[in-house]
Amino acid sequence: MTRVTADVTFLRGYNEAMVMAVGRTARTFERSTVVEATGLTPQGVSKVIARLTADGLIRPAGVRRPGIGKPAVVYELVPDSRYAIGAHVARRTLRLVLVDLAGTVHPSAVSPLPRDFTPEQLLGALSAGIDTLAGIGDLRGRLTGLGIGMIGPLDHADGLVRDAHGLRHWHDVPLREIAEKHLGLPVHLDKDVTAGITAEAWRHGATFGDAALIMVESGIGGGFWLGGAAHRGAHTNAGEFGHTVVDLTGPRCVCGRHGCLEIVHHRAAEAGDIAHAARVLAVGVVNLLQTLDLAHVVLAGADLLRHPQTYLAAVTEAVGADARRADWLSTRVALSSLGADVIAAGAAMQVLDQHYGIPELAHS
Amino acid sequence: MTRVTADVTFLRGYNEAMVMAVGRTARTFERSTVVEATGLTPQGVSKVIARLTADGLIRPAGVRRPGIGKPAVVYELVPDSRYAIGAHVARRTLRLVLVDLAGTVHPSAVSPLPRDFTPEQLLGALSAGIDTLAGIGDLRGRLTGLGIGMIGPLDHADGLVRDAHGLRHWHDVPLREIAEKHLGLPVHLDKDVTAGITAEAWRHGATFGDAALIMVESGIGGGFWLGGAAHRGAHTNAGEFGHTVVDLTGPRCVCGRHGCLEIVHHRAAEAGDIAHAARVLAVGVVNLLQTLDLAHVVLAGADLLRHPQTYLAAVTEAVGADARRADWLSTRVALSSLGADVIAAGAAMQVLDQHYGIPELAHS
DNA sequence: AAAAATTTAGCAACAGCGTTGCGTAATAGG
DNA sequence: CCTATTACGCAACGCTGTTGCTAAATTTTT
Repeated sequence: MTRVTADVTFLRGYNEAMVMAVGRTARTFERSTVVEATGLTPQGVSKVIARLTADGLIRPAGVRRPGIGKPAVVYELVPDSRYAIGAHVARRTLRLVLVDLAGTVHPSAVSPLPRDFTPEQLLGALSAGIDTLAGIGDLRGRLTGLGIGMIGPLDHADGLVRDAHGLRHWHDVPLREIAEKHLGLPVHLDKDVTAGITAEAWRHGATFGDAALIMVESGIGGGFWLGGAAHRGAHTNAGEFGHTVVDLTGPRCVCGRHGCLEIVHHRAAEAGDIAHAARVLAVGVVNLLQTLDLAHVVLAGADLLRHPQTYLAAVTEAVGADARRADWLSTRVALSSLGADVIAAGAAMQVLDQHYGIPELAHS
Repeated sequence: MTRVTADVTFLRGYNEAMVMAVGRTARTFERSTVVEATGLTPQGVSKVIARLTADGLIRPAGVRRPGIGKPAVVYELVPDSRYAIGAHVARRTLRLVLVDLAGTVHPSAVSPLPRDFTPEQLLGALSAGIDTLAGIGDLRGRLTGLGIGMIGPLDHADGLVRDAHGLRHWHDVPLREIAEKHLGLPVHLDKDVTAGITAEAWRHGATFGDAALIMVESGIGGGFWLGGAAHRGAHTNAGEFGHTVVDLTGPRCVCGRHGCLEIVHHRAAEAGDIAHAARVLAVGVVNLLQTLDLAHVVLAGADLLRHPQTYLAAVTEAVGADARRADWLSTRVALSSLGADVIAAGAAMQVLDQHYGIPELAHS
């Protein structure tokens, strides 16, 4: 959450969020862990821990006897103290997941959406799905909100779907507003790829470096985590990575330019040469590394995950083979640890992040 | 400045920096301006202004009578209260500028560097140049430090030049450390392009959105300003934008890949077809916009500035002609307002920013 | 078995920040 | 003159994390 004013209440939220991030990353932690991670004094950490314990967000979970001296109290998050629901709205399917405060993703539910579904139809599907999920353990009181990860273009700040690609009925729909009214829950709207990279970052905690999520699924998109936050760009339109030109003399793309990564990749995949398609994608990934210098690259998307090892091998090789990459310039390439749930899970985590994540002060 | 601990003293620096940013952007300001910009209470702003005035960083500059009521006191930065020196180290030249607290760039001095200059030779040139600049008005006491913008690869955090491209004698040189010792000044080391984009951002203030500086000068590089801060990447190696592939079947580049933006552009420029070269660059710029969704693109670099209008026209047209760009997706393209001084000036501003800029809390 | 050493934890007083309450100064208009 | 209006600051306050010091729990030493 971006704010401008820096008064003392900001410190409270910031330091509490730091402790929560430690708990999420490490499962269990103790006072000394937090002291090291935050630089606060032990007494200061005690106060923060006392507040979080009183709120029911963390709890003692035994003691640790490191040898001599009084044993240290070990704490853990209370996973079932808060939940959020995440939705991945694709062209033909709606995927819903339940995510708890610890970042655990509970079994997902996929339901079909009608071709060219309307906002009303989506709201109906969301409403039914949420009732089912929230009914499991009577979570209503502990439900923080709903996160929606969706194809763009859209405006994250205003909660507005501008013109969802390939869907009629979705021009300038104020989805966040109407969904909040319809569902009675706080709603967070973001691009699918941005939600996806948030999932990876949220689970890795504050030590997660600059990263990208590469998603191949009816198009190629990229979600970015830069400088400790999701990068959405000036108009929430970052990530149209598939429409970067990699072949000046290549075939014409639907976007009007020639030789976009997406069309070149698509032609290769269409011809059945997945290995070649994967190498094309890898060229695009290395382009990203040259431009942004990333520490992590995460691969995801239904089309990619049909041939996970082919893509993983091609990208890993291209990243490693780049002659300019010295030993100090390391990048880890991996498949999404959450598989097909990554978008929905990330959308849910963004909601939790608004409440229990590290607050941001003013920037651009 | 990145820090982790959030104690009350953080608020002090943050709010003071907010006021300084207002003063830098607006030249003159009053209490109500700051109240609006920061969300602080009027009384809170009074306290901040009192502290800054006592430090000599700002001063009253008259009153404004808006009609009825007590006149408001108008404040301004005291430009000559603090200075920083910026250095742009290129392959054959050293450019030095003096920048004051208000961001005004004072006349620059360019001196040649020997072919394949050594660290010692650079230190000598820096030392001589700084003595000349600092002697102008006996600035020694008000000199905040020296910023160095240099070709990479280098490590910004450690102040280490890893392997400056095209320069022997520059493998793993701890330039910041030895320069601080030699010159007796705090030194800040960064990639040239990153320093350049900082200059643009520093002058525009907090409202400056996501932006890139495209630099064409013995190679093509990019500096990025994302989310209110310079983006350096995981290893200070972001910006190798010239080595992104735009033509899969293109000529082999020095980096080993085929069809890099840099080699394709270079071939066109070499053939004398600047217009074509500019269009190639424009393709790369649009690639960036698709990926990062930028609000500003700034063009700079000696080779580019030899044909400023050709490049400006080509990039502006390519950005505007992209069929996918709707009316809400606006990007401003401009030539660097600081011309050839942009790198050196930005390096100096980074030093001022460390002391009087908005502090950052923990991130990646 | 008792004393010393070591580590963890918390109470109480404190310093520093912005906020709140309220009084004061300076101007224009009637 | 008096009043309305706007700008501004002193003093008290609430909230943060910090500092100083004491207590508790455990292992090691005597």
